[in-house]
Amino acid sequence: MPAVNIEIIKECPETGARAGVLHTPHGSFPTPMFMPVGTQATVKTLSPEELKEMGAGIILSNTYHLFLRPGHELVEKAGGLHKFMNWDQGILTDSGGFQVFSLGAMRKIREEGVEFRSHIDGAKKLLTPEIATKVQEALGADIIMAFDECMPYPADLSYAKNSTDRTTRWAARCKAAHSRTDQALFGIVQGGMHKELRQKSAEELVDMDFPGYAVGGLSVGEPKEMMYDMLAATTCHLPKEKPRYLMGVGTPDCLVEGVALGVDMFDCVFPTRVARNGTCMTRTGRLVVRNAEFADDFRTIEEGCGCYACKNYSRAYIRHLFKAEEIFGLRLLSLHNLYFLLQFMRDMRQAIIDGVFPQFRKNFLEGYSL
RNA sequence: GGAGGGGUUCCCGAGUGGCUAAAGGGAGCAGACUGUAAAUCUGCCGCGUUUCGCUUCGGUGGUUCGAAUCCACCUCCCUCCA
Repeated sequence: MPAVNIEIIKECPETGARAGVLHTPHGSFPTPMFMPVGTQATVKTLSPEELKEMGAGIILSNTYHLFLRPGHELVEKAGGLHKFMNWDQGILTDSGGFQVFSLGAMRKIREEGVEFRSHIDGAKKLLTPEIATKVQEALGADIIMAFDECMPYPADLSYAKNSTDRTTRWAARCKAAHSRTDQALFGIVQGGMHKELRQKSAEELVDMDFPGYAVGGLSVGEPKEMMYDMLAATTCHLPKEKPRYLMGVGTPDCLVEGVALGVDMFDCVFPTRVARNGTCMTRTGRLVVRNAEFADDFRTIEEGCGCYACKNYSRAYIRHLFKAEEIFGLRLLSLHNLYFLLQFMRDMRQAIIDGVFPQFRKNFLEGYSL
């Protein structure tokens, strides 16, 4: 039995949605699950206790960032990431593949790996499949990710093919370099917006027999319909008995569709970033609570929400905090947005278990505006 | 009473003859944000029928083809001397 495995409890007969439990060395959590992002070994503004209380069973952290600062050796010396950041539940570390994409001109991709220019001090750094794997072993997350290239959109067929094939070769190198048995290494399907490449990537990774599979390279600027299309063209080639993780997706509409296409795990900076910028998420859409229309709106962010912010504060107060640049405002909205998404996932899971997911999905999408 | 300095678009504050509806900052308003270089970034910010027109720089009058910018008087504020 691999260190991380999923137990499927119920599948939706009409869609690909599934409800389950994912087991890790640091506890189990229900799926589908949304994983809050804590890039630098902290989910910005929130404490582990607060995350636990809202039901986050696993959070994300980042290889590239921790590699640069404070350095994986230091985290290892601290006793590993769990201990270092005082989080005793699941952790997944991203490999740095996304930084290959987001650092743009500050990096150079070669077969060996990727040469980065540190965004902190400009120092030249090398990340290869082997290094990314070793760094992640030192960090000690429960789930670690293969080092991939998250290619830009659009990418023509020839670029996409080269990139995808290289990502597949890198995945094999990550697997060969990975030795810890108490953590699971997930492969990442790429392929750009080309279905045949998605299929090829998925099949080749499945042949390598990873304990879980991620779908990468989506939500990078393409239209949503295209993203759903690519996701569908990917999940259908993944084994049912293993966890599936859609990387970087996090708006409610995308989450329902992702779940409908058989995804078990998601992560996204969206809820926390947008929170710090004054926007809150609700079942019916977004609310830019920093805007003037809420100046004397003494209602709670979202009626019926059980989060700390909604139980105690008004839109007008939170708007005031934002206008006054008080950090408590960032915290309240981060708390709300994450609670909201986590609750949303619980509701979806319950709907799958109750056999009413298709109706749930339809109702939600009808009442939600982008 | 005397000497000097100053009054600029919501605020602070540049600008001393045309390139000025007027720098810059703040405030305000709006938008963006999807494996976090993000408590960030972008746009708007006199009025309108908005690639053009109109009205603004304490007030009035004047010089000039042309004035926020030069001159006169008035007015208000600040500093210093009696």
